[in-house]
Order: sequence, then C-alpha cells, then structure tokens
Amino acid sequence: MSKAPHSSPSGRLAAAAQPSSTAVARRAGVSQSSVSRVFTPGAAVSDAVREKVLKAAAELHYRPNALPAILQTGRSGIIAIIAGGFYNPFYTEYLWRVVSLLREQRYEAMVVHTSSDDHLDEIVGDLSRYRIDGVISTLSIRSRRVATQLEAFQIPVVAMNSRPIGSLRCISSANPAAGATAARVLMKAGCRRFAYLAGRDSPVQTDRQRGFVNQLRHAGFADPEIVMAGFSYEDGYAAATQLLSRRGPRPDGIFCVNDLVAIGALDAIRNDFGLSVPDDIQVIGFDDVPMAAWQSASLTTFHQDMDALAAGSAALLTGDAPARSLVIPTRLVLRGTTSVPASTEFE
Amino acid sequence: MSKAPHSSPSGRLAAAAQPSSTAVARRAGVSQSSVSRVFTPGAAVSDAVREKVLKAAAELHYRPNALPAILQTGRSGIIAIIAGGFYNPFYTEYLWRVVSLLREQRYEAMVVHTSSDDHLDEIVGDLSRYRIDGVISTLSIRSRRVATQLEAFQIPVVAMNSRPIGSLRCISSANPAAGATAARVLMKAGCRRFAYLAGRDSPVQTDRQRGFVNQLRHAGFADPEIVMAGFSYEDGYAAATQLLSRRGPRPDGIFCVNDLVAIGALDAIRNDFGLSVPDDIQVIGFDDVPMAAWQSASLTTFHQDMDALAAGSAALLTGDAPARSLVIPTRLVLRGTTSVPASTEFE
DNA sequence: TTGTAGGCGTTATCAA
DNA sequence: TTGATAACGCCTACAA
Repeated sequence: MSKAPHSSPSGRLAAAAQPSSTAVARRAGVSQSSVSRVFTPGAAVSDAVREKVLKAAAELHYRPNALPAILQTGRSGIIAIIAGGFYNPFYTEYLWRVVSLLREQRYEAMVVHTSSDDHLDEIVGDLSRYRIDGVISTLSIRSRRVATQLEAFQIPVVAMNSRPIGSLRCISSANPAAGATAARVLMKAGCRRFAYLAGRDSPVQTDRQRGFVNQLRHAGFADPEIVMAGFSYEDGYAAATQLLSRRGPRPDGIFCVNDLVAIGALDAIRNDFGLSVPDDIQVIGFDDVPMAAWQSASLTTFHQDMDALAAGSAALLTGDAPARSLVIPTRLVLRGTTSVPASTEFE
Repeated sequence: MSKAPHSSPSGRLAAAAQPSSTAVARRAGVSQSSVSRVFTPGAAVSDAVREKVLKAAAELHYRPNALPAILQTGRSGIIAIIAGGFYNPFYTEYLWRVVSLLREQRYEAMVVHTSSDDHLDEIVGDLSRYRIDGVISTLSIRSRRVATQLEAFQIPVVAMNSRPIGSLRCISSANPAAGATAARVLMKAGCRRFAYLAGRDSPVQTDRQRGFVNQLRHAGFADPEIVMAGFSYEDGYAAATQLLSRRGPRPDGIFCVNDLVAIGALDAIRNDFGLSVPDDIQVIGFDDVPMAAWQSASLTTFHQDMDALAAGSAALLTGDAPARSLVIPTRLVLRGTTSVPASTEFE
C-alpha cells in the first residue's frame, strides 16, 4: 500500500491529501461546524461533542487547514524575512532571534535569501501571493524605486539599517554614537594617528564612519585615513595590508566597520607585519560576534543588543512600537586590542 | 488618507485587502476565468484578452492569491525548514543554500528555529496547517517516537545526519570515512598518542569518532583519549584544558568533532599551555567553516560539500534522488595545524 | 448548544 | 477561445 507522498508527473511535490473537518464530522456523527468549534479556542461546545470530535480527529490524524481561514480573514500569520550576509554571524543571530520571537507570537516565518536589495520588490511580490502579513528585511533598502514598489503592496515592511524612505519602518543600532565612542576610546588609550576600515555604501557603514570622524575632528585631530575594505575577514585583511604597506607614519588606532574586518586586520597586523596589538596599534570592531571573544582575537568591540533588535523589529511590524523608527543603543566591550582601564567611562 | 496597513484590535497584523481576480475581471470586462488563465502558464488566451487583463491587473496592483489554488490542488509550494545550531556557520551556510536552491525550484521556505529535535513533531504539526509540501530538518532525529509521529503527517521529511528510521529520508557527509582519514593523517604526520574531542550524542559525533578510533586500532595504536566536549568554541577550549591538565604523557595528535571545538582547543593549547601547533601537538577539525581558514587558526579540516548537501536534500524531498539516503564525500583540507606534505594521498 | 447556509479567491470542468 | 459553475475547507452568521 503506497500511502507515502509522491511526486506528481510534473515533478512537483504532492503531499498526501489530508483529512478535512468534514471528514472528521462524518466520522464523529456531528456537523462540520461542531468540528470547527472544537478547534476554535473559546467556542462553546458540549463535552460530549468535543469528546467525539477529538476521538475522530485523532483517528484520522486531522490537522485544521489554515488556508480557508486566511482566505476568509485576510490574515495569514506569515511574516516574510528577507535576509542576506549570512557570512556575518550578526545577521544569522538576528535571523534566528527574529524567527523565534515571531513564532512565540504565533507567526510563522517565510525566509528568502538574497545578497542584494535590488530585487526586494520582486521577492515581496512573489511572497504576496501567500498573503504575508508583513516583511522584515535585514538588507538596508537604498533604492527609492524599490521602496516605492514595496509601498504598492500595502504590506508593512521593517528594514534594518535603512534610511526611512516613504512608509518604511526602520530599526538599527546607534551607529553614529558608537563611532564617536570608538574615537574617544582610542584617544583615551593614547592613539594619535587614526584609520578607519570602511564597508561599502550602506547606511551602517556611513553612520559609523561619520560618528568616528566627527568626534576626532571635534577633539582637534587630523581626519583618519579611510581605507575601503568591505564587510568580510578577507576585506579587512587586505585593507590592513594596504594601510600598513604605505609609506609614512603608520596609524596607531584603527576602527573597523565590523568585527570580521577587524579580525582580518588583526591577523595581518600581527602575523604579516609582526606588530603588537595593542602596543603598536589598537583596534576596535563592531557587532561583538562570538569570534571577537575568542582568545586569538580578544577584540574590543560594540555589542549590538540582539534581543532589542529582534523585539523592536517585531514591535514595529505589529504596530506595538511607539514610533515608526527605532534606534537601539550599543554597549562597548573592552578587550585586549585596546589599552584603556576597564573602569573608564565613555558616555 | 490612511491606506497603510494597520493592526486589528486583537493586536494581530492585518494586511490591506488585496484585489481579487474578480475585481480585475470586472475592470477588464472579461470573466474571472479569463483572468485566471492569463496568470496560468500554458493556458490558451487570445492576445486581446491577455492585454486587457494585464492592463487592469497592473492598474489594481493585482497579485494572484496562492491560497485558493493550494486549497484546490493540495500543493502549497511551501517547504518547512527546521534548523538549529546557528552558532555553527556550517548550519547557517546549509540553511541559506537550501533556501536559495528551493527558491530556484519555485518553492518557498518556512523556517523554524529550535535547538532540540524533541518537539519536531509538534512543530511539523503546527506547520501542517499550512499544508506544507515537505520538511527539511538540520537536526538529526533521534527519537523513534518523533519519527513515528512525523510519519503520521504523510509529509516527506529529509533529515541531516540522522539514522534512517521509518520513512525518513537522510543525508549526511561521509563521517566515518573522514574520521578514518583524520587518523591516517595524524599517523602519517608522526603522531603517537591520540585524543578525540567529542560532541554529545548525535550520529555525526558517533560516526566521526568511530571512524577515527577504528582506523587507529587497525594500525595497532592504543585507543585515543576521548574527552567529552560539545560543539562550541567554549566546549573545545574547556576540553583541551582538561586534557592537557591531566597527569601523564600528553597526546600529540587531536581530532575534534568540528572546527569550533578545534579552534577552541587551539587557543587553549597555544595561549594557556604555551605549546606549539603543529610541533608539539597536531590538530584536525571538521566542517571547514570560514574561520578555519583564518590565519590565526589555519586549521586542517574536512570540507563538507555544501552544494551537494543542499542539492541532495532538495532531491531527496522531491523524489529526484536515486535513493532514500545520500552520503556526500568530504574533502581533506591540509593547513598549518598538521605537518604532512601537502601532496600526500590519504585515500 | 448545535446545525444550516453563504462566502472567501482560486482552479477544474464543461458547455457555448 | 471564452464564460458559467462547482468544488476546495474553513469561518461567520443565523436559525433551530
């Protein structure tokens, strides 16, 4: 007996037909409505009927079908999550936290992986066929065209690290403030010549750089050397190599757009140039990914409040948030790549 | 004008009502069937009707609603992915690859995060309300109870690293073979006293250990010291510390259940015990996560063929696979934590 | 407390 | 090639 599911001729996966509430009703000797009521929390059903229905349901392995209800109510309970940058543990941690949190709130997550925000509108268009209730994007939305298209779908969209274009709801860490703190830490630690290893066009990158540069200027220092890196270990490694290969005095304080870049830089500084961190050069990263705490890195960095980022994203989506935009404070984590007393305050 | 979506009184997210094919039909002056046909690939429609319909659809921002079609056909095009262990980049890379691949095949992925396979049946029960076409689990399914429950749903289930219980479809890397190769590499490199840093009860763990131990025995060596670690950096760090703090001669060849454990061990060996790798101790990991290639680790390890794992999982699900179980070969990646000539063959 | 009837937006079927 | 009509499985009235 081949009760197992099989592929249809088209090659599409065909699940075995599942029993309907009508089938359960027939078996239990009650009406379909009664079955529905038994599976609707708070509906009035007599114990006798409930018992009969549950028995029949168990025998048939009945599971209520969510789709007709969605058709009826227009609410699917599905949130689309469009994510990228999985090479950075920051984004994968955000992903699982958001997914878990949504599930606690009885939403399911439909996840799409993409590396660019260029096709976000197409993707949301595809997913809107499932009548998704909302969208969370870990990719910052930079294109106004995409933002406009997204609005046409009439689906709430929360984007991380985006500028608030149109009706977009945005959440991010306090990047400019952290950049400024990075500058203060390095200055306090005695650095005199600064450098910044930059990401590529993204609000995150811009904000961190701006905070850092402005604070240095404010303190009367020369602008830091800016080296275009990217967001990966390899990018950081290459950028640091380039920076330290230049003629002239080398920087003694480096702020990096994220931890991966910082760790790449550290490996170049220590292994290829034989320099000591923090004696010759001090380094600060961003994200506080698990690897930053590894002994081999021991990287001073900014911890992003993942709990708050996830909770804030969900709140923005459901409208429970007080605003249309949320900014979450970061926390400085001092480790071995800087030399300031741990008790120093940097507010 | 408040056209934006809003929360209903119940606090649930309510998306704005989307136009139906009937609305499009009315506007285009054709029947609903014709609209349906325009959006059904391969259906016969005249150019005149198609044009009218597309025009009306564009004006209304119409998107076909997938739900009634699912009701009708029984196929949702949704695959559930139940994943955990996101602290290990191996699992997150697998996740995005599978998600991307499924999307290419026109499936959407519903993702649930959970750390244990204990509730897999409940989760699948929840998701079956959406009439999912299949399930991929990155958690190995160990409980026969869960496996039995899963069968009751009549939904195809692919599990990574599981034993084939019931109708479960399984995929994994060639773990025992890799374990044996690890033993051969360390022996070839001149090691004499071996240790294995173990994970906790999972087929992956057991298979790698078995391959390693059997090969050593086969070559006439004493059994390796087995230290219970786990799967994280911290676990590896602690296990190595424990191992090297013991009295008696210390091991000179260590195989670890995965890269994170190996990197944790490396940090303990080098920093806390001041030993040299590979001169005093040689180390091999498993997975070839990006961090294994970082200079600070430079870890010899086994590369898992992520492409094949993802493609195999999808094929098992859709029935395109030749078997109900797939085993994917690994590739040895020699780096700085072992001292064998790169050209050596270990087949 | 229970049952009957209508409708959600598609696809499938059949007639025109 | 097109249109009318019946499902699909549930929820929401309303009636009994």
